[in-house]
Amino acid sequence: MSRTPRPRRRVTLASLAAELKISRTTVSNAYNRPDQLSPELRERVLSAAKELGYSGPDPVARSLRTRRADTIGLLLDQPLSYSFRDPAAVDFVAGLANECDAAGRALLIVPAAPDHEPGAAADVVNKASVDGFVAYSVPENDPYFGAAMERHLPLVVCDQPAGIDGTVRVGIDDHAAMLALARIVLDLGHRSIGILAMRLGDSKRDGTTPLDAALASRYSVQRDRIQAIADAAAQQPHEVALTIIETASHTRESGARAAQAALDQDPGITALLCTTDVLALGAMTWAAEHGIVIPDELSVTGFDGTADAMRADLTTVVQPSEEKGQRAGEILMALAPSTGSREELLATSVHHGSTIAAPRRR
Amino acid sequence: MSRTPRPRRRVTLASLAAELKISRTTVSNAYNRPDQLSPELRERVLSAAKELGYSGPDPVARSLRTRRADTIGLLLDQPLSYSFRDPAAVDFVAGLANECDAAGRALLIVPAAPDHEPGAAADVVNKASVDGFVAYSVPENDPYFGAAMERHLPLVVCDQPAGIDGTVRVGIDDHAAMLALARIVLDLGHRSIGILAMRLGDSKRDGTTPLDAALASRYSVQRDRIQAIADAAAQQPHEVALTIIETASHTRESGARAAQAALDQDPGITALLCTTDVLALGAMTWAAEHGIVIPDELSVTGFDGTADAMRADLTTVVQPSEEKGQRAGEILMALAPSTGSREELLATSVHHGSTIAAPRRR
DNA sequence: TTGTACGCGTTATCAA
DNA sequence: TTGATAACGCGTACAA
Repeated sequence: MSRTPRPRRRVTLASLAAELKISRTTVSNAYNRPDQLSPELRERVLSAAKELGYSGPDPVARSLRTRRADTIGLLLDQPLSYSFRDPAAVDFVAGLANECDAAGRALLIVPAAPDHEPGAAADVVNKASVDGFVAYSVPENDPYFGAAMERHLPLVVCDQPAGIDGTVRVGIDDHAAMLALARIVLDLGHRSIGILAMRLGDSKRDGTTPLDAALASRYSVQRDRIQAIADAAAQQPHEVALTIIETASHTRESGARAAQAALDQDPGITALLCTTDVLALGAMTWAAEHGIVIPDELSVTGFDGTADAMRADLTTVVQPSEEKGQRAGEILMALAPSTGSREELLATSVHHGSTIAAPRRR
Repeated sequence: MSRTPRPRRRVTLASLAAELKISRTTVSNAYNRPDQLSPELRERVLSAAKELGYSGPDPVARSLRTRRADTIGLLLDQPLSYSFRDPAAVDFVAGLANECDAAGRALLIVPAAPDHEPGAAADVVNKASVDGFVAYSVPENDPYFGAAMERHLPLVVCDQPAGIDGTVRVGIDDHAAMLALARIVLDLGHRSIGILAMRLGDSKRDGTTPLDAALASRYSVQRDRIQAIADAAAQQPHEVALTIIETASHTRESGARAAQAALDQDPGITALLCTTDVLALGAMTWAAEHGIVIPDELSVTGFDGTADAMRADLTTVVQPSEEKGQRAGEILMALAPSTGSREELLATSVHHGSTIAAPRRR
């Protein structure tokens, strides 16, 4: 396999046309409107192009002229190496990418510097050559998101933030979904509950968080899920003690540590309701390592319905992550620049796994 | 949260300059060279920009002028939803994306249509506004890869294809790694081996593949690994029977089916050497469902060292997938357009898990 | 079927 | 410290 020889000088539409002694229009047409010139001429153009190492109209120049990049930008809350720890995020990106594939659009992942300086976020967002943005689960007041808003391009939000003027949101009813699950658990008779949640605050920290602080989080998804648990608890005929543990990072390991922290805080806890499957699986690992039998001695639930969770037969909320990505893409590509606000909620279900049971009698 | 009012007409550097009765250069400098104008004037420019909804120089026009997109393109063999079934691929992309983040570059995922028409591959590659490409594990003669070569941009290959003129390749020594693992297994005394491999042929098919066909595959990574097993087998003092099962898709489910197929083909098989962890985990699931005890009744090995595999304590080759992505990014960004060919092989190791043992006596 | 002329929005260069 | 001018490479009316 050998490469076409690298051109000495840059070959352009114009230089190619000059070489062939035809006009630039004709060369352009050879690529963009095959029906506008004779097949023979077109063939001559294409073969000369190959000869000279010209691989077609420059995409940047074309984009400038046509005002479209055929590319959509993806905004993430964190660097990809963190986001991808979460299978639900991976599924979302896969769904979105597939939709892009189908429409012949490329997907641009906007870099998210771990520690964003003030202007850096806007900078990197403004540098993205895209026709629109999808923001995946970013917190309220996120600087990247703010910068994307300022670009006045079509914008679709997945999950968070909700209620933003002039954007379309794709998501689920987090509150209703978690409410249903929490009721199932509480109705079994649990009175001391541990809640394991993802990051809630502005700074990264691990440990106990008061309920009111959790309900003031910028992460509305986490907030809604915790609110749902609180609501379900309030509806019980008896008091229910809630211990919330926040985890800065979102891994099984931090789930395990959070489980430990929860039971340190309140040894009477008989059920751990986790806001994600990853944390729940970590809690299960922790329990196994400490000889705690699930569900006999401890109930555990998750949220997401990832493949790993289903394999572990975790009792959890199943949400269509890949479909969310797909819908976000579909909507974005059908969107006029200034559409009114809209919300599209997809269906969820509860997977009745084998990780919950009535609390053991004392 | 409310959006800045959408501008009636498109605001540009020029229109903003006109509005302020200053030159375009000055506006440009306000963004790109803050030291080239007085702080007061700069402030005046920036606030007028905000007022009018101008979010800074158009990225496409800037790219045209500066001849750089600050974006690198990622070429995959398959649509993302397939690629992402493989945790090793996810890790690779995460590593690459992180490197891009650090360098302030965006990552463009080039769409790979499931069924590529003749010209579609070239089309989509030519439309990508990027400064260079990373190709991840694409087969020899892949049309997308060919099109990327024709663009004469910096190009880094991960894993496959090897030996391409004028490109840098990042990978591992697949043959050596698998040879080491295969010897360990064979030295335990196994004489009937099943090999579970990913796609080998041009068309998607499941089932038995003769050794010589496997060794003619366009997928050099699979080829090398299988060759290593064959070599290890040839070095044994006794005959070793090899049964190769090819799987079109790369999932645990197909791994399970392949395991079944292997033992249907040769019920005497006592060890399954899989070319990936995903297939090995599928084989383990299959064994569990059929009451076959691992490793007592069946030995199983994988390749990759994914998190799932490590959790299952699978005996496997561990390779640094995320680091491969990182190195690919580093090399690409330090690359001159026409560098000579080069190869960089990263280290691997064998994880001695609990899934192999000597074959059971008959 | 082909060619001409203009504009897309920016940055580099040089002059003031 | 600011401004004028010329590219960057292409798409597309419109005229021929």
